[in-house]
Amino acid sequence: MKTKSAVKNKSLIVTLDMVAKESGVSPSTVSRILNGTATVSEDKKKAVDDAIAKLGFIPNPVARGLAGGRTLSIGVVTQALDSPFYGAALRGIEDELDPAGYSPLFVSAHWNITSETRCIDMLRSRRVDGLIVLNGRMSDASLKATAKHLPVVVTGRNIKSPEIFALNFDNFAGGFKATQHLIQLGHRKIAFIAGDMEHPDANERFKGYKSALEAASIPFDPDLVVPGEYHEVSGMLATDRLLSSNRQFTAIFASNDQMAFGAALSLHRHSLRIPDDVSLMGFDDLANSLYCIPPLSTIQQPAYELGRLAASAMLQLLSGQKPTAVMPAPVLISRDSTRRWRS
Amino acid sequence: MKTKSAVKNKSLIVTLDMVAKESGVSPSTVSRILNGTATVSEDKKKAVDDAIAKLGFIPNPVARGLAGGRTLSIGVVTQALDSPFYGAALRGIEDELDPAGYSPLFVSAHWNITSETRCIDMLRSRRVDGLIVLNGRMSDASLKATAKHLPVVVTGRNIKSPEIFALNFDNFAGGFKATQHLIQLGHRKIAFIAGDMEHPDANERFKGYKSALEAASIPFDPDLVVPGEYHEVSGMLATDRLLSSNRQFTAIFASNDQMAFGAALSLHRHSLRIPDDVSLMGFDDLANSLYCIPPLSTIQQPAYELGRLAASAMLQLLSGQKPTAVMPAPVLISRDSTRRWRS
DNA sequence: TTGTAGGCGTTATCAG
DNA sequence: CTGATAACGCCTACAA
Repeated sequence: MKTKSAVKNKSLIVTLDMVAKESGVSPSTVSRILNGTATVSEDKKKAVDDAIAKLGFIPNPVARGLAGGRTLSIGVVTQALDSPFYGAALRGIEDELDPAGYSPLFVSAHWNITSETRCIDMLRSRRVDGLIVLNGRMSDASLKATAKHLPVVVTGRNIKSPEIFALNFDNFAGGFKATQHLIQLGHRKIAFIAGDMEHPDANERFKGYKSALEAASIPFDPDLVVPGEYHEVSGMLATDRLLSSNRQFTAIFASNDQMAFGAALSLHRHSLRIPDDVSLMGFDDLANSLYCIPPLSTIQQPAYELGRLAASAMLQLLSGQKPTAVMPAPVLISRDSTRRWRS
Repeated sequence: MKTKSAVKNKSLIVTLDMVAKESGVSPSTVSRILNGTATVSEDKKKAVDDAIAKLGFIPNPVARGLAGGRTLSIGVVTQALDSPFYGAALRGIEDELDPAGYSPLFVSAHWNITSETRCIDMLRSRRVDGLIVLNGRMSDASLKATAKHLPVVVTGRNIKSPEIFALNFDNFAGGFKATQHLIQLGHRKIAFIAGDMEHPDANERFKGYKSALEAASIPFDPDLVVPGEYHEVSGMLATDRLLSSNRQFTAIFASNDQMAFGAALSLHRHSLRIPDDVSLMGFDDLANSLYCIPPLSTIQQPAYELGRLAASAMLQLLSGQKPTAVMPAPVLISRDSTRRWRS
């Protein structure tokens, strides 16, 4: 009875020591084979592999982590788990990491710098092998400091540092293209719903907007710019404000799709038709943008791809290579929410 | 120089031993205070607390995990990270776990039973303290087997087992209410876009639909039922099929919001107006459903709440209590996509 | 190429 | 109530 219970309890926890015994070698040899730390004779290797298969041994990542080795886990700091944009990015990360045997540890910082610091501390205490920070808010300096200890990949910031790999999307070009598209359709009065200008991406998109205006010799009108916060409600409110300001405009460029959705609702509530009365342009090309009515014209920023690239860069960093990943250029996606303006 | 470097390297890794030295007690005592494992004299406790604060000590979860204790992490098996529904649930889990000091370990199984098994193995190898399975596909039997080893909370399945806590949403009632709403508006020809009938939730919603029809003495017409897969495209395709089948209908009940979005696009493409020509009803009440045009009438299934409840149930399980969480009843959300049918 | 010994930071089991 | 002492499962010098 005692034996049976012992067997039962242990049956699911096969240790490296057991593999060593089974195959008649020392634990270190097993470890070496597992990690490829040193060359091992073919016959021993085979014996060990057989034992591993027979016993169904799975290395314990926890013990590995403690022993100073790797935990095979990558910390991922995101801002919100339930954001259509980040969600896709996280999936990309997961898909890329999985075949390599790494698992992501997701934490969300909610655009809060304090919480972001806490998250990173937590991840480090859990001994992650690397850190991916998606559009973090924390200072370059502290990021560089943590990069001294473990490989770091960041997105959405221009940071020049040998230890940090930065993956950047050309938000300026995206903002430019979006605005240019509207201009080419004959629009001259183009409202802009901004994001939080503190954040580089929002700022760049705004610059792109202004630059396209300038390139077309259209005077910039500050009254046509309203602040938003990258989510639906703020886009709706911003549009309400625009509408009640008596400013004339024939098109709205919302600097992300979520705000564009909000803007669409506001226009709908005011009995304004898209694109007949107002053209609407978004930014990001979320999965949903294809399914809103009318389907949204937007700038494609491939979130899933972003995740994959960030993760693969991390994998390269981990294996001592220099990552070469680079984000694809912004692509204009013209759907039904924008159309030619006949004055 | 050597000293300085040593200090620098170690400065970020304060161990329990260091705390013990600093406060003049044994490591065991520090551990006891940390975990509340035994009563400790007030003065020692204070000394230790001070030392912890002074040194900025953070327990190492990895070491804890190895030492046979808990890892303070909860495995969460989801089906897709980037799903509007699950995304919200994950956030709920995170929000609930965080204050308790636990961190979630998210993995997605992509509705695949093999991958789900792999995920669970992986989580167990990482020594999670508990497991939350959101709408898993794996058999009740294997779930019960893993529940022998660690606390398990599941959603979306009716499982009677003392070791597993199941959190269920009343999909039948939801399906019933949605259909009833349409009937009360005067609709008699109500099309139904189904989910994968293999899954209990989809099946229950379908039963609710049929039951409401029956309650109103409306004959069930199998030709008005088209299969879908709970995502936008499938909703669009299903509606296309419906439209080309020449079957008359005045309303569509899509058994989740994502399919409703797809249905809306299909209707739009066919120049059919919502709700003037066709009323459209969804299910779930995703964040986006408020922002589509027209805002979608739907059944509210609080995903965020679901996550919080699942996590709090897990916390209770972990502390030896019997969870009492129960999902709120389905609520009908009537917005602009449904309206009275005047024949 | 291989084995032995020690340690990673914490908790658990003993004595006292 | 408190302190040694031994694990936990693995990795990495070091030695052979």
